[in-house]
Amino acid sequence: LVSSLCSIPLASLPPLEWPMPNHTEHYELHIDVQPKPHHRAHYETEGSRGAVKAPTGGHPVVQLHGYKGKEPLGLQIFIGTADERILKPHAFYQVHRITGKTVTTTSLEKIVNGTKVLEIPLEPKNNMKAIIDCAGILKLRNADIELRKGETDIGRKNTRVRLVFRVHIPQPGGQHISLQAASHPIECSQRSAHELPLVEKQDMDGCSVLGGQQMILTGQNFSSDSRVIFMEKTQDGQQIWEMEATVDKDKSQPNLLFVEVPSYRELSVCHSVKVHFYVINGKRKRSQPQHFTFTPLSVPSIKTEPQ
Amino acid sequence: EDEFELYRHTDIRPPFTYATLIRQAIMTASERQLTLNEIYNWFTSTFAYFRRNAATWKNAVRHNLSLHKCFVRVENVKGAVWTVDEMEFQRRRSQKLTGSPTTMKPVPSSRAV
DNA sequence: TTAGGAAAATTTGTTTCATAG
DNA sequence: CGCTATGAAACAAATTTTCCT
Repeated sequence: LVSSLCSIPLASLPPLEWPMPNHTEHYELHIDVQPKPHHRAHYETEGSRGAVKAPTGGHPVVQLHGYKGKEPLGLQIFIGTADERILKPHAFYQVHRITGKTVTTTSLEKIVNGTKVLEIPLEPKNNMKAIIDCAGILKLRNADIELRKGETDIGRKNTRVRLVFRVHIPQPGGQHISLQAASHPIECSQRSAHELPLVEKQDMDGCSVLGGQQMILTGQNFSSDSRVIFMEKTQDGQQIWEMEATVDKDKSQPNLLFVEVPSYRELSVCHSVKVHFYVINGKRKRSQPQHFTFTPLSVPSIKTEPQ
Repeated sequence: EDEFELYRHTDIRPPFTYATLIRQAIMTASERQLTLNEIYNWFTSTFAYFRRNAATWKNAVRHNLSLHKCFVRVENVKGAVWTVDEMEFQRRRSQKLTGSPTTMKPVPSSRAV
């Protein structure tokens, strides 16, 4: 029934740390429904904390577009990192197969290679769409992982992951086309999920170097002492600019922040500048850096700015 | 770089102060910054001596990090990392050299206490 | 099994005291 | 004597893990 999914020999598949496109000219692996931004992972000393869910209460949904074949394919799932580096299996987390009673409608199997991988069917009769309701997240102890020779990552404050999906589509020549899609980041720590500010939407992605405009941030865990800091870094990571934006504390709510964009450090730049900003509560609880672009005052001749 | 090769497998205490070693660890890192844990790892992987009595030397490492001004703690997206204020580090070193007893003692007048 | 909350345990940082050189 | 490097420890704050309903 399910065993046929394993038709592709494991050894011939590309390593999990290999970068991979989410689409080719003919196919696309797409995440129709993203998982919730928070999912408390469980430790081996605890009972399961269930499957990752979608914001709506349902579950994440993944679909493969462009597949014309009649045979079902296997959709692989594993837990990946969510930092600025390229995606790789997360050393401190593993997927946990939820053996749901009536809840789990999908079948699955487990394989390893240092990291656990779930595989569920992607069937033509379901339009190659799969509902991911069988993937939970297990947290491994930092100390246990850090002592492994060869592991250089640090577990502390490294609690964000992404669900990673892969499909290997058989081709005429006997080879495969492999696609991979990673979900939005998922915060797995109880504490971080409860205290770290999270920016989910921003009013605008940029404005002129003069700033002064109001930007509305939508998100979670905003508080009265939330501050917003704009900053700029060079390629080698050296921070060269930092400026606190003023926040309208009166209007702000737990999930809404009204920010006045500060002016850029240099008003006479000729090209737009990409910077970042983040929300920070207290001394250490800061959100992930968000993107923002400052555009020059006078654009040489390209196009005219509205207003 | 591999000037510590001798100590990597021989269990003898490296003849350097903690401050010197910590700086070495940090400056060896690609981005000139390390988390406390990474500094610990550098010690254990570089010196056989520090693969024993962890509680003791780890305490000393933390002690040195916060005691010396040349070690600066910097927060970033993830936890915090330690960096070296090279200017400050060199300052301590030069004081040790120029401050040699015989050269700058202004002839203290002998006096009973 | 799944959820929430939070006590218990660890880590990471700061400081102070004492002592050998 | 004054000063530096080490050790041992008390404490506080931040974070992780284990426990309990």
